[in-house]
Amino acid sequence: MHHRKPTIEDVAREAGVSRATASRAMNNMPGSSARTRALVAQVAQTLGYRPDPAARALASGRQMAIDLVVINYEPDLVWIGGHPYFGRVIAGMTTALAGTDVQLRIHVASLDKAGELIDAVARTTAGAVLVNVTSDLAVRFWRQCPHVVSLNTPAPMVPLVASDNTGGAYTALAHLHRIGARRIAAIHGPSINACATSRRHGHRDLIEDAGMPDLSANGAFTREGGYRAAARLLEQHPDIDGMFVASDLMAAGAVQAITAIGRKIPDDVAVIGFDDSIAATCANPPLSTIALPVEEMAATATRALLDGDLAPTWLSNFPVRLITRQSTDAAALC
Amino acid sequence: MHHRKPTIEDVAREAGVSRATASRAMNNMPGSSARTRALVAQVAQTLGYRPDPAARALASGRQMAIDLVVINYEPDLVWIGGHPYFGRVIAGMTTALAGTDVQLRIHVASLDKAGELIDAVARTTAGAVLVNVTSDLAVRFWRQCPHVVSLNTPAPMVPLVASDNTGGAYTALAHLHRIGARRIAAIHGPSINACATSRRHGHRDLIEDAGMPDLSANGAFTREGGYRAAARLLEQHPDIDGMFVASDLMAAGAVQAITAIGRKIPDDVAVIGFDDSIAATCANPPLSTIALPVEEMAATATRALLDGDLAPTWLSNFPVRLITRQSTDAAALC
DNA sequence: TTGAAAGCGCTACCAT
DNA sequence: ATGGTAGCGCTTTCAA
Repeated sequence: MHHRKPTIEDVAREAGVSRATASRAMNNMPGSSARTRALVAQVAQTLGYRPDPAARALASGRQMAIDLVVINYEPDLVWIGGHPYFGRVIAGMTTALAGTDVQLRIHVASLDKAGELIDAVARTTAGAVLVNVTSDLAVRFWRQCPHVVSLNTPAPMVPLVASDNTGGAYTALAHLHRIGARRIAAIHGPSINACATSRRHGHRDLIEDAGMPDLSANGAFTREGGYRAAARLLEQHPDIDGMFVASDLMAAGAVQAITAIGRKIPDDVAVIGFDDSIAATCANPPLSTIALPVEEMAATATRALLDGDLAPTWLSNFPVRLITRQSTDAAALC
Repeated sequence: MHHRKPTIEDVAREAGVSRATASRAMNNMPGSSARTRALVAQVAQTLGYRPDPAARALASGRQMAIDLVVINYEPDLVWIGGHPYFGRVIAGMTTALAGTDVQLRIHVASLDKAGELIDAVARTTAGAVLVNVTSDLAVRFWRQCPHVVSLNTPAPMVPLVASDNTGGAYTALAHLHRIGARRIAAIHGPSINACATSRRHGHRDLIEDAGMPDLSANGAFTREGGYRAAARLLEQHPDIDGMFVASDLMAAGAVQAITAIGRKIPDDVAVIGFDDSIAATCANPPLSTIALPVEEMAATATRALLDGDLAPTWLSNFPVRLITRQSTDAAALC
């Protein structure tokens, strides 16, 4: 016996009705008796019929998908699972897509395969959100498909949803300064990352305005990096009384390093992170931080894609918000 | 001027070639001169032509997608972004899908919309991975589409990828016992969750074997829940010297509660979590925990879907692994 | 190397 | 309520 995948034709024949009737019955369209409906459903069931999504999409004209493209700079794909940011983007996109019949597709590639992926998705997508995609690759995408929004990474011409990273860093440092810290160290993210660079600028602005020295180190946006950077900074500058850490993940590591050498947080060293990710609340003590409305940003990007009017250089900017917890304020509620 | 979306027909006409030639040229198929190729590409570019994925899929017969279905029990969609587990599943699936031309689609629904989503996806998917989907809904899915794997939640007939939660809990508690803890409290997840239930069983088994009292509380799998449960347990049983917490997220909260009242970890109270998620490493001190190979599990589920031979009751079981860090072992490296 | 034409499986319109 | 049928936009033989 030859096993072809059953089509609606097979169902119709077996049920003794026309294709049209079978289609109506299975899609619960008006104009189809309950008897027929039941019969067709029954036949479809026993035949194991599954409608072909492509054929259905082609015939009906609807069916869309929005693509999320993420580039993975680390050699290991694991970071994407471990990174708190990524899930929030999906959550935001999902929210924006709820109620529509638009699907969400996910693509992840390492840096060496990034070009291929960009081209492949750009050729076929109805709209895409770019996360962690470098400026040049974003432009490459945009050239092939203008229905695209970059999240947080600016690129010439490419529509952008951004947040005020520079202002956020400034606010964070101003908070440390306000509560009395005067020897404030900073742990930055990698320069390749646009957010990290903006946050560096905010840091530079405030230490200039406040006339404080630049006590900076690089933490590579990882917890381990944050731990090591903090340990090194404290060794080189034992009088540090505040620490601005450009991501919560690094800040969680910094907190561990600080308490490991017996300093108290916030009494000896006040610490503030960035992102308001899960790492901020899991740290001990919980971290003051700058909240990024990632979900809303992703939702906005998605809606912009759905609406379709995306002029080049379209820009949506989101404010950030200071959240104070025990790492800068002993009296804060947990 | 009427703006229809340009089709390959338009490109062909404009380039003065046939549809077939245009198709070949754009897909870089053999049998197409460089001149034609360039010409067609040029025309396509200026016309802003984008191939219709549905039509292409229908005509070529290829193109598949695997679906990830997640049910969100919390009222708020945010948890999915905050939950460390979810991103790891995607990372695993992505790995398994790399190199194939199979797409990954994501679907999230709240509990009240879960039935709808299950039916919608089951009707059209070529294969699906179910995360956090209750047993009855998983069965409902399976009835409509047998190409499905449930992750960690057993359901009658439904193929399953599981990990040894019961054994993991037993191992975790045995570790606490081995390092000398005798008054061991437990913070559990919600009974509705299959993993939580298995971990309860492992806990029950060990305290019976070791002849220890049952000092249990419920932490709802949230950090806040873990914090409150730990605080309450310590108040009711001040002599607690060990704590088994059924998820790292809850354990991070428990750690905060324990240090907040001045107890030392691990000297006064040793703590062990579960999952080896980001919450475990961000806690302070870092948490000993039971590592779940979530990425591998998700990858296995995905590959099983791709291979296609999924007998009912197909089962793949993964071992778990004890990871020791400072929360049970002061000398552990960070 | 190119063109003509036959579908891919389904929906939706127009009759009946 | 049902059946016939014309496409949806593309790929892929088969001939030229």
